[in-house]
Amino acid sequence: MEKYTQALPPHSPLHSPQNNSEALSRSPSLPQPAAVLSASLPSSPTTPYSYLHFTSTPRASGGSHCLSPSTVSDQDDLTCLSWLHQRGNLLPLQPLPKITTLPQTLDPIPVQQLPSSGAKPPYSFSSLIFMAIEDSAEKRLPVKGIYEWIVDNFPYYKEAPGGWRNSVRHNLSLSKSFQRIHRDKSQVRQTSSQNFLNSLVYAD
DNA sequence: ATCGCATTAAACAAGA
DNA sequence: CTCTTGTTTAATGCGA
Repeated sequence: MEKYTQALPPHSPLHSPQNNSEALSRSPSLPQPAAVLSASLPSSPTTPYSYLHFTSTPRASGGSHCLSPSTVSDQDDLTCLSWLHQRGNLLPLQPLPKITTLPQTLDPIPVQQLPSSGAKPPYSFSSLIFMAIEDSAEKRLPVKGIYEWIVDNFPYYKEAPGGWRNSVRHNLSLSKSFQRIHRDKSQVRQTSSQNFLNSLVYAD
């Protein structure tokens, strides 16, 4: 039915005052955002979804703006997560043993700095979503898959009230860094609700 | 004090 | 009808 791909805004969630400071306080070795994503944005969340594809391109030097050559306005989008494509910014902070492409230059985060199973992860929902998607084989996930990834990797959310799922969906809708992808009808559910759930996909 | 962002809650619509 | 997904709005808290 539908899928999502990632678009681009300029400032990272972790760059935001609240979460960034918190995350950085627990992980001083986090590098500054340095990746950029080249893409175009859907005209509107309410317009028919298209099958846009995005590529990430490395940026020469630091800074916190997206440098999408095609859409200058994107640089002003405060929901940009393109820098997250430099996954080293996040993954060293949390348990993602499956990831094997971490930059060698990044220092591992001391265990004691990682959130305990009962502590709320020091990541914004945007970051969690991004990590979930990045950790998926196809770089795309259904909403349900995002929920599951978060729960699997951050046990805090196993016990947390269900409101965080609403927040996840809220972020998916609000952030232009995530794009909805419509699945091919040939791939869309057979009949069950489970398949329906899998038909909604987010990707970066 | 103000601004921007993240979080949270809630309402509502649509689809299965 | 129920559940899930998706969108939108509003309130709140925090840091700069």
